[in-house]
Amino acid sequence: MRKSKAETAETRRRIVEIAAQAFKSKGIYATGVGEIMAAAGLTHGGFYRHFSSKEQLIAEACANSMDALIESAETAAAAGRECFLRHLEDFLSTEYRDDTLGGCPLVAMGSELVRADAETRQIASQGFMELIDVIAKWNPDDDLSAARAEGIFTLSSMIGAVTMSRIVDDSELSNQILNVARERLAFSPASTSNRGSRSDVP
Amino acid sequence: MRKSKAETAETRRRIVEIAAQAFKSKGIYATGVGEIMAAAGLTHGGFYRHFSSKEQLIAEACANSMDALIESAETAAAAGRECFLRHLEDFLSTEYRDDTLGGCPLVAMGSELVRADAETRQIASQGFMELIDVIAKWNPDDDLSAARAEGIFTLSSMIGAVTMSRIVDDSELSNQILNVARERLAFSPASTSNRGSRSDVP
DNA sequence: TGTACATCAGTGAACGCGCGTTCACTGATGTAC
DNA sequence: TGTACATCAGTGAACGCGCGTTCACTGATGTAC
Repeated sequence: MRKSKAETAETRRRIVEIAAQAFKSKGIYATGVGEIMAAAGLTHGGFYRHFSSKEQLIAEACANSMDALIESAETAAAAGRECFLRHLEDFLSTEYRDDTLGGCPLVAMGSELVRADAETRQIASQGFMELIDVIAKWNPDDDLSAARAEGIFTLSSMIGAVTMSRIVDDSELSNQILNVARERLAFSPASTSNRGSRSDVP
Repeated sequence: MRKSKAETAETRRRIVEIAAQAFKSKGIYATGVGEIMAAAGLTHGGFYRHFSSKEQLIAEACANSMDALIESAETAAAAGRECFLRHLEDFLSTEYRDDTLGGCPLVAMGSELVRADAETRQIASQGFMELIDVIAKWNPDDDLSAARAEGIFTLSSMIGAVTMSRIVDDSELSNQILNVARERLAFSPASTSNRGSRSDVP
């Protein structure tokens, strides 16, 4: 039943992608290796032909999600400033909040990543930095380190807002958490800084 | 071996407190009922004299942590404005980041709370709102709903910042995440709003 | 290009293990008279 | 206040279960000649 090299690579890729979705929607701990393999149309025994351990899959799944996130940010960035700002705003939409399969692993598995192994945390950290660089590129500030600091605040605030909007069981409060973050982080085309007051009137 | 009512109540209280610490430091899923009972100096069998399920303990442990958090915030608030602002700043300190046993359950178990049962989420939500009210009380803004919106942003940003500072494996970046949040959220005694620019000079 | 053999992707049974939960039992506490 | 009995906190063995991981096996793919 040996498969061709191309098929093997494709299978491996599919396992990682399915795992990335499952870890984000159900949690890392709560998702079993057998469950992932079944979702990929395979039996659990074959898992170790592709990965040395569940830990390795966690690391690769995290990398997969981070890469997708970074790529979509870069695509939006390439389409121009306004498009990029709208992309950032989408991160704080109800659709994004409710899409538990997709999206940012830092949100979906945040507190589990804190306790993940060194490799996974390294991948998460690097992805975080890369996202910050993409955001910082669009900051009008000439000072790169200041722009990066701004990006750090923007991204970590967004992560906190989406996480809290998912925890909270009152849908009105949940929406408000997102709305308030969107206002405060000031994605209006005129400015990327968070200098704005409550209304958009200067 | 029956214990007196007072001893029973004290044992129950101790189990909840130990569970609160363990869930925050190791994660909910990764902490077993037997482990908690052993840490309380008991055997696992007696657990169900106090709780109907692990789920119930999770809910109570979450409530315990939230109550402690709210109480300490209220105590600081009662000691005056400057004391309260310093208390908020402490939330973004390296000591707080490294204290995984104590602190805020919304940070320590954020992504696990998203998938917790209805009762636990309700407790987390209510605690979040109560914290916001404590923060909003010190906002100079006369408009209560605006002050509350400010509090929502402040708290969810802090939660995101501390979570990310714990995930990141580069200690310099970790510190910067906290420092940037502290600057942006402007805890200087002169102002609680996030109107401040990068430096403290107006 | 054709043949012979090594490789290895995938299967499914099996492994030890720790989980949450149950239960018969013990004996001190609480209560009814 | 003293006695007799019911209650129940805590023990430790046992339950079924699903987990991550291993392994002998199958048979198509890859490779060496």
